[in-house]
Amino acid sequence: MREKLPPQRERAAAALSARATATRQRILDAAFVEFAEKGLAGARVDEIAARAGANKRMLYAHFGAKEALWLEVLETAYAAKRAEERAVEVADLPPAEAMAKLVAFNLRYVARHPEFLAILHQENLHRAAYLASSARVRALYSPLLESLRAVLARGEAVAIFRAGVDPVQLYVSMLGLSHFHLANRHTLSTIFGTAMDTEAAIAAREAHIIAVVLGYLRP
Amino acid sequence: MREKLPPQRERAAAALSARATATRQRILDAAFVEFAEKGLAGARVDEIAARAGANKRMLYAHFGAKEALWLEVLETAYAAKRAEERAVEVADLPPAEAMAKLVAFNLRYVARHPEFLAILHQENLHRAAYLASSARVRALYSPLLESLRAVLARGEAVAIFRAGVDPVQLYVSMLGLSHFHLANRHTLSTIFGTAMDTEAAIAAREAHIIAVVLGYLRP
Amino acid sequence: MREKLPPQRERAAAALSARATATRQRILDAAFVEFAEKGLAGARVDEIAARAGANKRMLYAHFGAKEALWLEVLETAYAAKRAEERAVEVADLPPAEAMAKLVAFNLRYVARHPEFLAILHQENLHRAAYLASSARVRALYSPLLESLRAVLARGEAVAIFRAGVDPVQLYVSMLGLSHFHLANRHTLSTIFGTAMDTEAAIAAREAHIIAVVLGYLRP
Amino acid sequence: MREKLPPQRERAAAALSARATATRQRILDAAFVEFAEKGLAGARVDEIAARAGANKRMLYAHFGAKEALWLEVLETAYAAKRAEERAVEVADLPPAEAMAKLVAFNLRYVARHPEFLAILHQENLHRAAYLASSARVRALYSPLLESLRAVLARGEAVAIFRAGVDPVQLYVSMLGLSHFHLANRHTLSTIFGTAMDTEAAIAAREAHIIAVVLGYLRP
DNA sequence: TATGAATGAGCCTTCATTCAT
DNA sequence: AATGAATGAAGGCTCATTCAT
Repeated sequence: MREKLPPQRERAAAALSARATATRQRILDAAFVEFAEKGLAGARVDEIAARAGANKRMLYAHFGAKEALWLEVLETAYAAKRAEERAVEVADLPPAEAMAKLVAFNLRYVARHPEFLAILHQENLHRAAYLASSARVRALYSPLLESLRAVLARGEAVAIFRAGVDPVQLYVSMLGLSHFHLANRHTLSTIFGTAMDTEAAIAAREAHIIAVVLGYLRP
Repeated sequence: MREKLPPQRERAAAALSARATATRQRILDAAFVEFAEKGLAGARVDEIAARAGANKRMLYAHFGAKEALWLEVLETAYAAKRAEERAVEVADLPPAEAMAKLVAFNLRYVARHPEFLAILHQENLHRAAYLASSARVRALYSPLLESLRAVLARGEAVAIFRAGVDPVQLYVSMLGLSHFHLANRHTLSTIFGTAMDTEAAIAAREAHIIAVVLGYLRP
Repeated sequence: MREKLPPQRERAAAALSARATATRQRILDAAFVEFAEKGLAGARVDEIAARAGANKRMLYAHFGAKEALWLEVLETAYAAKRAEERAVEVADLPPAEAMAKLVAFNLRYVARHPEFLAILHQENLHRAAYLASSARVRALYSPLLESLRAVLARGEAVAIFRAGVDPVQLYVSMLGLSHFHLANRHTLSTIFGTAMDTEAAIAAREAHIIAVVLGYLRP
Repeated sequence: MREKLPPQRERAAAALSARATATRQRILDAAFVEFAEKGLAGARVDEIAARAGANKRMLYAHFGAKEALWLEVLETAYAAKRAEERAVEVADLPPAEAMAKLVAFNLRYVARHPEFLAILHQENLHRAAYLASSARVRALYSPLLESLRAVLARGEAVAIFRAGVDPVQLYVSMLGLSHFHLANRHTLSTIFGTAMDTEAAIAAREAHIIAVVLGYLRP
């Protein structure tokens, strides 16, 4: 259908499509928020459409089904994090500083995007069924893991870090040290009576987990 | 659970219903499994009753509402963990061994009870609203935190551990190092292509996180 | 669940079930009418429930889906006709009278149950997909066809009927002579300006089609 | 269709839109197929537009509403059949041959156009409401009925046919003998296990119904 | 205490139709 | 004339909850 359009109409079509793209994006954003707040089962399609300032019908025109929308949100969330990870420059820093930067980056990222954590946990509730069906996400390597691998090797080489550290274990630890604090911020603050997501709490946490990682890596 | 009931109610409740208590317990167990698998919104009351081999009406007779049942499950899950924590004996061990035992205990506990993690994350999705309404859980201090505090003090005193460690931060780190690995086992294994909950994977994780904690604590 | 009930409770359950059975039947009847009036696609589940004086939820509890209900209606419609066919006694009549009785029976049946025709045509719109899935209906031989076969043989034997008549062709003709008149009664009366379902019209049609069949069968 | 339009409108319409007329026709054809397959309620406007390779908006521009399109399809279907009927020449044939030709024509027509049957039955489901609103169709006399009337008179006059046959009854019988076999081809073949629309089956049916009609008409 | 049947609100999805370009 | 995007009103189906026995 599209092939026979003359160039000027092509541009027109693209212009029209710009509005559609905007609508699609608004729905995606709204879904992200709603899903993060209520989970897949708890989220309401009406609510997503309303938040998006769009019609429910449009949601289906663009995504076909609630579950497909979930998958799209999941993929987008992963892709967004990977994109920011890719922008973290550590190649020019000395190993310890580099490592600290990676650790801090991850903590700050999840502090800025706690919805990412909610999406992640929900997907684990589904036993990663949607993730498994997404070739796109599975194909995304983690820039953070790659950076960590490189920094670790550099530090080991100059004997600033201990030898024999498994980069994947360290990667998982780095995530765990950041994520748990924020993912469980509500239960933790209910029990300890102090907020976990104030700048002060985040800064304290940052100092601590950097100390843990660097302390551990000492030879 | 029943401790605060005045004696006569205790007796009355007991007298009324040996069978009723059993039914109640079966419903609670079934709810625990269903909630852990599907979350509060995704869980189905019919399914819980069916799993419990009970009638749906009984569920309402005993708990009044789905949400009340969730609260009960949440309280039970917390109480169960706290009870096992209380049974961990470390007072007689040298600080390093004691610390390793605490770390290992927590990892093994969540490995044995991954549903606990699911419940916890769901409750954070609810911004801990149910937990906040439970005086019972809020009142439960964490034996694990208390043990950790004591061990830390002992280690610091004999200069085996570094000084100035915040016990709460370390407690949160200890949980994070264990929980993340297991809570995200499905997405992690999808991405890395290896199972996270085999005995081999758990053992490797155990060795790593003990090394991290003890490595960090070195003076 | 049912096995361990003591006899008296069994009876109680059966009694309870009597109410359920009644509800189920009311839904089935209502569906029959609604489907016959509007077809499968045009029928409304809400309307069926309302006509049945029942709740929509009950419809799903008993039948599971609109399409399953359609199948049930279809099966019931066929079974009802076959049952009445079975009650037509012609063995004791002389061949010509017997044949006339069969022809008349069929016309009168569809005149009394025009919904049967509507259901039949709808099912042909579906290319008999539901019928094909019903072992129950496919297994039902047609008593009418069997009777016709026997009568035809008797008439041929005594040379009252012509030889070499294919019973299935005659059966189809007998149905066609009755069904068309009634199935298309609305378009026919619109075009001819006279009602097709008055007693007078039916009687005239009856006389005509008996004349056609017997006229044809003359040796 | 356009014959009654005054000349200037004729020219205007033609001038305005050679392409528009083609689009209109494609939509009409697509609607015919879709309606025949799914009925009025089951047909989808999107599907019709897609089949026509046209835009949904065009459908509304040309026909205004789904129901109006149905009416148009219905009128077209009737008109098409009447047109073919008009082309059947029997005036020069001897009565018996003429009658056979009329019977065969009708069978062959519906065999070639089974969609006509589907449309007809659907319209009866609507109690001929649309047909009733179409002065155009109601005004169309049936050439087939007229031919039959003439042939019958000729045959009676020369005593080749029995006397006193009601032409309308015979007309309805002729239709019924053809239509039922084909309209119910799916349920019939499901039950009898043999296809009804192969050339062999049609030929056998043709022979049978000619025999029935001519057999009946014998004096 | 326990059960099967019933309810009404609400959920995901789809449809015929219209607007803006 | 033609298109893609948008709309609102259902439509089929499911859920937590309650009634009657």
